[in-house]
Amino acid sequence: MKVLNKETDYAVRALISLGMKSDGWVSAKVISDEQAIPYQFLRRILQELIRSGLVESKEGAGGGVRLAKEPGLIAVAEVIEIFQGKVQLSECMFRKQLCSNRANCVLRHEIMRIEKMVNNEFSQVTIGKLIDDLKAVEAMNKTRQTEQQETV
Amino acid sequence: MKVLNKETDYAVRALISLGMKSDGWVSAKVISDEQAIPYQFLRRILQELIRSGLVESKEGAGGGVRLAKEPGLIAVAEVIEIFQGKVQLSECMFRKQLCSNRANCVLRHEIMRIEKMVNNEFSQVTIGKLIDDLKAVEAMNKTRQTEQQETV
DNA sequence: GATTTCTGATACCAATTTAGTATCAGTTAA
DNA sequence: TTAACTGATACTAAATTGGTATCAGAAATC
Repeated sequence: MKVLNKETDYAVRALISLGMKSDGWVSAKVISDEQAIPYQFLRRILQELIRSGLVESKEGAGGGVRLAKEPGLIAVAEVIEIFQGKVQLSECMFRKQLCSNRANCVLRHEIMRIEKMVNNEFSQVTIGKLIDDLKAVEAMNKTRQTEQQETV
Repeated sequence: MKVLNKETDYAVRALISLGMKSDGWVSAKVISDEQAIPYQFLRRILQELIRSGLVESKEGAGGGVRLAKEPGLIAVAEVIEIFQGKVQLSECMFRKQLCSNRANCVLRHEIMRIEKMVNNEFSQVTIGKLIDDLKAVEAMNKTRQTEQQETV
């Protein structure tokens, strides 16, 4: 059971890349290199993020993309929704008329609960938070390296 | 983002059907009719459930399938795992060497947390629990009907 | 103004997955 | 012996996934 597909995964990584550069426009090429994301695929993903308003762009030489909101205001839940739609269980239970059979609706009930939980969690994980985590990890690694050098 | 696929969905429904019949062997045909699941598809699903040990079968006329465990001991998490594998995020983060890029691992960290939560929840939803819920709903509907008849 | 560097839009593609069908062999009860 | 079953497995169409390619147009720069 795969939770995130490549589009969402790459999108989040691209957003992290953008969030870590506070200055100016960043080209798809740069992000593609940085995050090892296939260029054309990334292009399409960025265009989607632009259409969704998470990112803004500038055409032409020297142009590129940048975040349209503060990293702390971009939740992973939004990204998932853009590329994979709202979290939902077996679709037969949502669309169309409610399932003819009641056992189904019982399952539906339980899973809607879990679904909300998941959504809630992913709403609290923002690009900003991920960047903070990332910086914390990097700082820790640096300290560790320094300590090792000192003991050598 | 679809959480459960048809196989899992049908499997759970079939298990509910079986759990509600305490007596003897039930044929795939009966379950198929009861739950409106395509017969041949259900057959394959049942065979998988048998191989996985959740269900046992008896061949020949008068044969069929039945639960191999108490409904309360069959968690939806098991069923998901059989048909969709373990809950996991973007696979690149699990298999192969840990991702070259660190931002990735940060996302991975957050999502493993959510992943565990989801697994935990689905482990607590058993076929027995679903059947109890179902019976409660049915009882409530019956009471409501009686009340309406009384006021007529 | 030509060239280079960029995005916008969109069409295409192969591989995989999903959901479902079909068939044949073998078992058992009546 | 025949009807009602499961076991095993092969097949298929359609959708999805992950990725590629192309062409047009915008802006900075030479």
